[in-house]
Amino acid sequence: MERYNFKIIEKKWQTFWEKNKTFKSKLDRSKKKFYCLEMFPYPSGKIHMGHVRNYTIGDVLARYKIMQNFNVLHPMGWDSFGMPAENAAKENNLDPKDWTNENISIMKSQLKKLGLSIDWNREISTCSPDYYKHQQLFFLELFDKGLVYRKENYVNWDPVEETVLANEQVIDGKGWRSGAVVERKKLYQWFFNISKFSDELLNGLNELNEWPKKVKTMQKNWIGKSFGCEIDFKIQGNNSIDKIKCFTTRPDTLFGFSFLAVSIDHPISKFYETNKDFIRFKEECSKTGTTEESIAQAEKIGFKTELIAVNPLDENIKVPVYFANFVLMDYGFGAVFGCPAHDQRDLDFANKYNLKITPVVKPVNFDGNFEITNKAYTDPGIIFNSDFLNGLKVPDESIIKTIETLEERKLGKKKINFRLKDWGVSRQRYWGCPIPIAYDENNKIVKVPKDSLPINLPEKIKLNTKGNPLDHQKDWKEVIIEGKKCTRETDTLDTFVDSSWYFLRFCSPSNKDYGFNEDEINYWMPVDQYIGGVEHAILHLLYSRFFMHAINYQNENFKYTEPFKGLFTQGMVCHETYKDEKNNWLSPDDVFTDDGKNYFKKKDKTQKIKVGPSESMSKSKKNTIDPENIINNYGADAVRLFILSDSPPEKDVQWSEQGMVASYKFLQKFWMLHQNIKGISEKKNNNKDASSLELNRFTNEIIQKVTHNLEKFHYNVIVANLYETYNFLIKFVKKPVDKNNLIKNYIEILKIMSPIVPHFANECLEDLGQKSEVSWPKVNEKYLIKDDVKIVLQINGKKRGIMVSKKNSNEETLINDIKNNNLYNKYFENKKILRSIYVKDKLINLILE
RNA sequence: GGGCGAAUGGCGGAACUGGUAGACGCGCACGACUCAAAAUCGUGUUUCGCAAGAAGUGAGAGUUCGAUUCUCUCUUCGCCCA
Repeated sequence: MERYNFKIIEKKWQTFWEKNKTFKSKLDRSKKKFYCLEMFPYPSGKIHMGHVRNYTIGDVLARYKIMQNFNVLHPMGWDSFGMPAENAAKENNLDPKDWTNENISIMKSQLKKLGLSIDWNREISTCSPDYYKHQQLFFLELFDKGLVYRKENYVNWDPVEETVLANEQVIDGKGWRSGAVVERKKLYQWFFNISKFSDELLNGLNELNEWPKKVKTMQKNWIGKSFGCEIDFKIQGNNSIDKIKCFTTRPDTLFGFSFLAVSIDHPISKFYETNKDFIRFKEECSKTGTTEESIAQAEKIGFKTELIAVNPLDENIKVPVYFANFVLMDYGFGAVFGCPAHDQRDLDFANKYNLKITPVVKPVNFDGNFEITNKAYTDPGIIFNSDFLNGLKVPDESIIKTIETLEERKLGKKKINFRLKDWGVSRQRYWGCPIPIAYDENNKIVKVPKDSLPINLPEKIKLNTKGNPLDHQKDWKEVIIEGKKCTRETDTLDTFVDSSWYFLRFCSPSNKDYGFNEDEINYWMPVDQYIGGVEHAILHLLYSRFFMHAINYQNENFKYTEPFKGLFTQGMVCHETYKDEKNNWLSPDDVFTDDGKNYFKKKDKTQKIKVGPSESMSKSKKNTIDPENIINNYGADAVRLFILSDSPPEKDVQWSEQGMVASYKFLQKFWMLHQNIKGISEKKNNNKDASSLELNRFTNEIIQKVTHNLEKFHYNVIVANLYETYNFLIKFVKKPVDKNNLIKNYIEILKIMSPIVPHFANECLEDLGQKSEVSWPKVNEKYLIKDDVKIVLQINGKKRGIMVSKKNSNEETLINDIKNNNLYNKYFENKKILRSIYVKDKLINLILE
């Protein structure tokens, strides 16, 4: 018997699918559509196991939906702008475009080897002018709708590289490449007005029933809607400043007010521009990064002004005004009032500068002197020390009452605040989508005319310049628009912009004059199932949701605002980590073990290896496994089978060579079984009918199980179901069987295998004379009905046995049977049955005295 | 510090709305084949116990005839936010 030759067979089917355009999708209103989308990859070089997992999960679903006769859209593209290309190009003196396109062609061929049901006719690449041209048009449209604006904002500035760093490129306050201390620098940048839709983005989460709760919570927290009020504080000490506006969620602690803190960028800072101490203080502040986290972790420092702020509820309370590093200009009004007793950050600050600490909230049943020293009290309680607020319950009563009073006295008003900030989209980089804006000689904004789009990126330019390479491209930068000399914007767009509408482009990838075609969008959208890593839970998904609102805004032609109806976030692929004696990371390929306990260097078996914990595969830790090698050694089907088998898709999975081998062997064994079934000879025997019934039941049960598990994304259980099926069949074929019935059932079984191991299943099906286009089997309920059922016998809640009984047995007969059964009558000696609980056809529980 | 989630054999994991805990795979043990090994096939594998039996889903309580599943408290771990 010949072994299963995956190399020939997988190639055969991949060619077949390609030739027959099996996965080509087109708009067909007679069919129900299903849009299955996996997050498109960044073309970094080669595919990694994470991709294999992501795209296998999506492929199983897409193939299942195809078999259910849905019109399936399952496209693939490339998120191909971004820094790695620019960095790689710099290092190797290449063109980012060449580097990117080469990676794309490698990765595309690798993905094809996985046997994915991708409609490659719809392939898109965000770095192609065919794609970004439309993005530039969107930018201009958003500009016209007032959803894009330009403002000065702080960035992480690397003074050595003369470049802007992304937050993740700042490590311990230093540039990742240069090691220079990162500074805060103000630059003019472009922003998308995402905060305009804060409420819509928050409320929209409620209708996303097919999203993981976790992701929705993360987005909700990110949007961060908070109720509070704005308060005007009277200021004394400088005639030009009469008041400062603050936002607070805790107005009820106003009587514990002991300082007022403003951001160093607050408008009043202009009065201190020449103050040397203030300048020094500002420099000190600029050393901390711009992320919320770095600000939160930095030491709280302040600069005391001569200003005095007056408590609006009690004019006798007057406190100093500080500039402080922990107050952000873009949250609230860039000013907060400090109540140290009930806010840890304020308390740390107050302790540092010896400010008064007045507690105004105490625990409900607290008697005696309530004091605060090092730990702020932030729990619910009762107000005290607070005049007319005394005795109110914190937080509900007290906050409402304070706001009411402030509103009555016209000192403040109720306000809702969002944490969500506008989306800064400017990147001072070459390898991104050019922004379709220029500036005239007076530095006024000039829109690039729509008919001159796309603005192509200049090619073959020098990248090893300081700062943004585009800044040095005189012939590209200088442009004449409507007869006026202008200079182009040299910033390019954040790559998150590219990915926030690509799912629309897939619906009409070759539409020439616009990013998409409305008819096609309205047919295909929303994405029915989106699959990708949880690391995109906030930004990418929120930006995409924003983008739908933005194109919808002032446009009646769209039916959907939420782009992704269903979301599935898969876990990562992990592997043990290895380090040699010198603490260098080692690749699993360089490590050897013969007992699974002691590990040695392959090249030098005297060198012991330290085995570290299993972590998500990463190049830096060298604990990666190259999918291409694995596919070459074991075949795509075996890889697909393994990557799904060991853990639920939403959890992390351990890469295991042994597990991989097991999947490979499974297919080999199944192939033998297939030959066996095909060549089986009919044996005459009276038991034939009984065995057919048994097989019919098994087949229908397994169809039911697999269908259920597919719907629930329990793909690891499906693999177990396939093993169960093998274990059943291998025993079954040894019995006398009705061959026709066996083949009939076996074909159904192959069909349910085909989403997971498509090459293998299609080959077997074809071998039995089946056409390749098969539909998903339906459960035949009549085979699931059993005459005899197993009933669990419990006595006093403990399992004592299992009885076979007729279906729908009556409780009394059952109890009699049990009492008369030799196995169980020992339990009833001298005992009465007090109560019995009978779950029909499942279980009987007898309670004895 | 806050929010969310998880905890089941040696390991990964299964168990539909509370109803036979440990499916399936890995590993391990024994056996067959073999001069031998690998591969393959077969049998077994939660723990204690020769057995009958008992205990058992992170710990402790509660609801229930019955809890891996529901409620409360705690411990540990993970993720997100700060």
